[in-house]
Amino acid sequence: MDHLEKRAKRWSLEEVREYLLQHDIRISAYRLKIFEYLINERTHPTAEEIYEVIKRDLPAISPATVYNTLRLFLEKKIVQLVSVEKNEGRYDATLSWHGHLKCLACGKVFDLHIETLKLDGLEGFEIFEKHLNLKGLCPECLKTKNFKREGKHG
Amino acid sequence: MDHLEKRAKRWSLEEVREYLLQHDIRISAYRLKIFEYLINERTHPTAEEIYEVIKRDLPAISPATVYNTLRLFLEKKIVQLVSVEKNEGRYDATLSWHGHLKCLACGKVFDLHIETLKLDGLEGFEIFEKHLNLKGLCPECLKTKNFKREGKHG
DNA sequence: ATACTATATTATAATCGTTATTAAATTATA
DNA sequence: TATAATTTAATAACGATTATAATATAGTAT
Ligand SMILES: [Mn+2]
Ligand SMILES: [Mn+2]
Ligand SMILES: [Zn+2]
Ligand SMILES: [Zn+2]
Repeated sequence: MDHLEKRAKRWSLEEVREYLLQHDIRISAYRLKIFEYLINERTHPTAEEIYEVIKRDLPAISPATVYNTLRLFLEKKIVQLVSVEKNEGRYDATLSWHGHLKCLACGKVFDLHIETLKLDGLEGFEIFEKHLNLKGLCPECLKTKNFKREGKHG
Repeated sequence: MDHLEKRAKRWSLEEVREYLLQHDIRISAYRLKIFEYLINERTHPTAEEIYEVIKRDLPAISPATVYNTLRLFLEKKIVQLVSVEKNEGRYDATLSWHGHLKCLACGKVFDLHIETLKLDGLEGFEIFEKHLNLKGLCPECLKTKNFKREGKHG
């Protein structure tokens, strides 16, 4: 929940470098940039969005590098894949247990603090990953685009 | 949770026909078969799996029909899309609120009864969909394929 | 039943996000 | 250096799904 604060402390490039090395990831300019973006912005970007952002500073980057890097980060378990929509992968450097809500109007993905979750019938199972994904409308969009409130879930 | 019982009552073709008509869906042999399969088997099949199963009885069916039909069922809200893995869509005619666990060894998708879920910070949001997806190993696979138990989550 | 209309189905091409391939560039090591 | 290992970029390939367009089927009116 520390990481879910709106104002988490920014990581310096040096801290990112240390973190990557600690996780057995060799350093490159792209890797530093990509992880620094994920950890400091925390907007759950898609690979495409990351590509566009990094390209501003390092125009020679290719989409393949973004995909390669994200796959590496997933393997090394320093990012998690968030897929609220089946067709779009989003990446999150926040690893603590939390849920996600995607606003169907603006596309933003919000972090959710999960107070309690109790499940039945998991005796004998081994759990590796848990994902809680909601779809809805954010307060901003509900106001400005005045959608009607009519969903069922609380 | 009625629907999560291992032995839910089977729907007759006549009941399926009624249900489709009630939901503004015109009847066809394929639609009856596909929904009957989803509601009576409840194995969360992929489109591909549905195609293979229906083909046994109706060999002329095309994959496009399965996709068309599933898309229609989603629009009419008589099935829900389950996507534990980002790249594979699975379909579920059980609409009551429950979670899913995919066994990474055998691929089976299990229903989970959710006892309680409390979320923070949803004031002002409008929620349309909630999905809880776990990945892990089922008791069967833990036994027969003797994986080591080492996951962190409870 | 016939004609007419609307819908369902099929085959196929197209799309989209991602992965695989491979050669060139970069970095690490001897 | 030389040499080996890794990273990157361009491109092709892939798998799931959607779009297109032609044909088949079903519904309705005469
Ligand atoms: Mn997050
Ligand atoms: Mn289910
Ligand atoms: Zn919004
Ligand atoms: Zn299993």
